Amino acid sequence: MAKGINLKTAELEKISHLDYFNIAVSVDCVIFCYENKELKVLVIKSDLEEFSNLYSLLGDLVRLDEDLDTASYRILQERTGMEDVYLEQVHTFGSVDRHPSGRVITTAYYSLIDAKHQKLRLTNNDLHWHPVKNIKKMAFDHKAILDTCLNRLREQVMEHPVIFNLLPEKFSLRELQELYEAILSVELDRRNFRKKIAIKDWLVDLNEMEEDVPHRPGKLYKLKPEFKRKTLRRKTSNQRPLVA
Amino acid sequence: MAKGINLKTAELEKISHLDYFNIAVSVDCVIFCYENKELKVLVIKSDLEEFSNLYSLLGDLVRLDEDLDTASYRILQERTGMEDVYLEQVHTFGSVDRHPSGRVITTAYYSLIDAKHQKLRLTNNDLHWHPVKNIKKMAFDHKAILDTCLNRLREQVMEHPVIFNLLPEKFSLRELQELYEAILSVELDRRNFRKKIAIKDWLVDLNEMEEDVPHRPGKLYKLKPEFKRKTLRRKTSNQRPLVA
DNA sequence: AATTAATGTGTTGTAAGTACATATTTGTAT
DNA sequence: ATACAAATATGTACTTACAACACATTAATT
Repeated sequence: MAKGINLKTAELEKISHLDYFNIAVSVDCVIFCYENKELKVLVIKSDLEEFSNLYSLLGDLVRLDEDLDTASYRILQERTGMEDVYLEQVHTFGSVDRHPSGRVITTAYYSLIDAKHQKLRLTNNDLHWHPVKNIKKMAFDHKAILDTCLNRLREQVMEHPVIFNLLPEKFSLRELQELYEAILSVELDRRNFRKKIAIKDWLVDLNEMEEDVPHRPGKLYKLKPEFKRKTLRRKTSNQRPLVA
Repeated sequence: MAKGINLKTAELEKISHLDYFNIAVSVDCVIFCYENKELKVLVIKSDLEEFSNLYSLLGDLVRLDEDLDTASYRILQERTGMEDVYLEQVHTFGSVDRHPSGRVITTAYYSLIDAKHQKLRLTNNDLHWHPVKNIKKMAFDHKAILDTCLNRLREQVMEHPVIFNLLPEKFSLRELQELYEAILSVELDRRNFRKKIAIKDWLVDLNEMEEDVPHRPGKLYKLKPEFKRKTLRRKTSNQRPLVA
């Protein structure tokens, strides 16, 4: 930035449009949901010729009067009609040649939403939920963006109570475990899983039972209100002894 | 991005310079070193009037033909004269009003370098190493950027062998422990610390001793070559069972 | 030769992680 | 109504990591 090479404001303005204001800034959202025991991501058909028949993530250019975080919220609201979503910045992708139409850098966000509550704005362009594990190729560098966001989700999912954004208000422990298994692509031991969740102390027992299941119903739980978060607040000062 | 709203390339070009290519893109580097038992960061005096007497991080605008990662390497090389540095992207800061001269978004990187090897390009502008814990205020949003990068460093330091980039090739366990303590701002138990480091199996015993210390010399170690990394390679597929 | 200051290591209790088995409840089919 | 199938619910023993803590050893200094 200008402060780095210590340009005066006047100098900055002189060279601006010539050399620097030629990079477009976009955001791309990796919007996850959980449906039919699968982790899915919201994709849309790319209509650039270069990427015919490939899907891309949802994104848009950032407006001049709009914060980066605000832009990602806008995408999400425009596309899913949901307010109040979980959203977190992951990484910025800035290779020179990542976009065929010109120099565009993009900041990737991931988002977790409850499949039941969203109402997709189904335009044309084949906007739809796609199972994450079936996706091999995407337009642009979007497969790399997806992988990066999925990895971030996996890293956070055991340490932070973010996963509940993918579930309805009330859920059984079986549903929760199946969701973990879908995200992590592992099988978990039911007894140990329940112990681990119990230790976290994230849940409230609702004293209600599942209904309409073709077997013995399980208890229903919900996330304790104090753990509900729209974005993951990373601890600003980390004073707990990480070692010894 | 354009692919999000599915503009055709022609449309994209039509609106580009009018509305979107007015955001400048910069990188800022939080360059850490370890000197006199303190964690320090490389800063330079801001010469924007708004921030007279405040320090800022080292950054620059990203060039049109330069990858984002390349830009941060360039800053680092220009300023420290070092090749081969550890560098990792942390977060992108994109508030509308974060820069007084116009709309500038910046991607923050943190870097770890061995204080002994760098030769500062001491221009004017009071470029110097500043102890991290003494910094209360900086120009722009640079204090927030510094805090974010320090937090990232703290998160990574016990899990990944990155800290060795701050040390000379050969070091004693005492030096290593003091470095951890400086970064984490905690005191560590020597015996437990050594056990924990031993388990990681990151080090080679060089069968050499410290010299010129005013007390019983300790053994010297170095990082096993297979752990030397310029950037932290985040695991792409995480198959280890995170739960149970 | 005595003192000082740091190195180097071991033990014990506690908490968490892992592997594994049995009894219980409900819905369904006969 | 009874038997069966399928999922819930829970406990124990073993192993590994974490935390608190104390003593003998080595080299430099006086």
